[in-house]
Amino acid sequence: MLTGRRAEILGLVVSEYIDTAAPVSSRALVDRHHLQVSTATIRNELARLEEDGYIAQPHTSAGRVPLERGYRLYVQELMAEQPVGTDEQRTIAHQFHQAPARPEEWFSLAAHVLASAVDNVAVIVRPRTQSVVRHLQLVELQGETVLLVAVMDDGRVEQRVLQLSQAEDRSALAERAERLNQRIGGSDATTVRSLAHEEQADIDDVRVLRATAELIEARTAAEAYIEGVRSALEQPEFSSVDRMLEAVRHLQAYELARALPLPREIDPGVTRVMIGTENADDWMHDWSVVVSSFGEPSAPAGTIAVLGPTRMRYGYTIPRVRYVASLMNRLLHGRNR
Amino acid sequence: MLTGRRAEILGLVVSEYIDTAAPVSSRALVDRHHLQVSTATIRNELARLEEDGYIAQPHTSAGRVPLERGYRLYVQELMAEQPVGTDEQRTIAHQFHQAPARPEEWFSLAAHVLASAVDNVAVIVRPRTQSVVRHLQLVELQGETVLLVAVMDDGRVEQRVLQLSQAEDRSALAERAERLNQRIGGSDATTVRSLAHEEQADIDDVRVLRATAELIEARTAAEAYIEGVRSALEQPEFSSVDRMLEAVRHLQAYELARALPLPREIDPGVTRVMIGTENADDWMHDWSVVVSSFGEPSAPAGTIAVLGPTRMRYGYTIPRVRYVASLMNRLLHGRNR
DNA sequence: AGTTAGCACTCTCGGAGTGAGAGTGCTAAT
DNA sequence: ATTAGCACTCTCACTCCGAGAGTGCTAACT
Repeated sequence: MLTGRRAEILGLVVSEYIDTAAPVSSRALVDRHHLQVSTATIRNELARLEEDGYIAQPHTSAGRVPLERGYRLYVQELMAEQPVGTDEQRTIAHQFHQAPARPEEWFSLAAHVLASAVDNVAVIVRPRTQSVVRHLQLVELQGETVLLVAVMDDGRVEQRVLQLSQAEDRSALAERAERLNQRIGGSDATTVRSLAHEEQADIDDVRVLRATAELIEARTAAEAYIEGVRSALEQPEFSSVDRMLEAVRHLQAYELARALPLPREIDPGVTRVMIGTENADDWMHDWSVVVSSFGEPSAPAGTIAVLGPTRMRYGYTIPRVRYVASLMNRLLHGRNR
Repeated sequence: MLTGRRAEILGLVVSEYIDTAAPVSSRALVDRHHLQVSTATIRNELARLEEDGYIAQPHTSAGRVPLERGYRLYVQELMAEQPVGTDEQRTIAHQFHQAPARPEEWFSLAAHVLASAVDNVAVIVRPRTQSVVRHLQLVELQGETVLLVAVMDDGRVEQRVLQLSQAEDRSALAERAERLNQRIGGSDATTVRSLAHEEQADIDDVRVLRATAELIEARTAAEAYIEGVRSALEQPEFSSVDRMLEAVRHLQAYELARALPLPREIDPGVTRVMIGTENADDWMHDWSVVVSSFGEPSAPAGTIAVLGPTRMRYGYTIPRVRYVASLMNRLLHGRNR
């Protein structure tokens, strides 16, 4: 284990590097933190830290840069969290209170708020929900063309245009919808589909049921909301065109949805940090992720995460991810049940 | 006006530059197009074209680069359009036939298809629609909390959670909805709002009507679907970090929605090209836009555009924008009415 | 023991200098 | 009107070099 002073110095190196994005020299440490020892002493300690794999030099005459192992220890033991102050809480919560009426927009809003709070990429992934249908409705459009609207138990509303075998007026449609509602209220996609299969008499009932089953499954592909790509790209790690293109290439909804851990893999209330190669995907090996889940503990509804270079302000980011996750919880519970 | 040969040479310069992204020399023109005159002759013509402001030299010993005026003439008179071949039509149409059931996804699909067809940024803007409500529905959630779903005449479906003054069961809610439907079917936001204002007896009717009015107006902010940022950024004009950041900064939904022309400003079926400073916004002064509208001629539903550097393959891009716009038309008409 | 001053050593980074190459404009001849 | 020839200009890639930053090591000190 690390001795007190050595650990302290490692902490200083990491936080200094996070601040300045430049290799940290012994001189810089002594000067900026008014240490009571000489640079030579610091150099000795730095050499030891390097031997142990916490830090490294980009080249012989450069200062030290943290390695993954250094960041790891820093996050687990050394850093000080910077809690979300009252004012900041108010600012963030305020943006949430203007929450749009449509639930789909909550997510992009939350991602936006988080991204601008931490100046990095914020991602919210809402995975496939195994929902059941609560209610369906048929709206006449023109002739035999109708609009099928299905409301799910999780508040999702899906719609789709449908051709019936013959035109029906509004009341006939309402009747048909009500009849089907009696049969399928509370059913999942599989059940609805088997009902459609059994149905013999009414060809239009079959069509509506089939379409409903599809709507229940509509968002099987996880949806990801991404914000803050710009802020992240402004950081010095992307100061080469190649690095930047590489980042833009990977910061795509479908790719991130796959790369982030599933909500059920993260205990509720816990904020997990994954540094560099701790991330599964190769391209993320110089990214870090701060991730949390939201929703009910028994059935987590989604993942909320911040992505940034490994040189990330962990102590600043972590509390803010936690805070926004908690706001999401309140929003979903308060409004939805 | 330009003489035949001079115009021809300008055309060659522009298309050569579009291909290679490098200043075009007299030698290159003669060699690659087997011209029957010498480089000196070409140089004379180039000097004249430069005098007239069609082209310019980045520095004394460089070839020529088209100026805005050159691109303008090229697009209007000189270029050859590259029509969408049968195979390509099939490929594109095929992607459209897998059109998702939910109309909202049509737009991102179309943007995606277009972006990958032309290797540039594709944007679809769906502006505020002055819609009227066709139908509304109330779904019980829990106690006095209900979900209001409103279907608009343009196929939009909006929803919002609402608190009533007291709990009502399903049939009571259905009755209330049906009663209100009789009154507001076919009304726009203003009408619904004034009905809410007149209503005295039933506080919950007032609440539902107010909420409905808001839903009708819900998407006043134009929505933009953007795809292909990556492809655009890979072009040589963004080979400096600053340029790239600048681009990423501006390629945001809300900014583009504002910067592009409104659908009613573009005649249906017409594909307009805006080059460099012909675009209103400063940051777009070295971008070009190929833009078209879709929807019914009388009531255009949206704008579809491709953005790229002024050095854009106009002859290739224009027919493809036109084609995808026509597909959008077919999709909207065929399915929606 | 641990700490420190001093110093030689290494490596990067920016600027200056340079020659090759690309392309032009001009002139004089056809 | 066209063209060959040539002087001229400018860029670009390369090399060279010195200043500066930072280190590790050694020997002296507490």
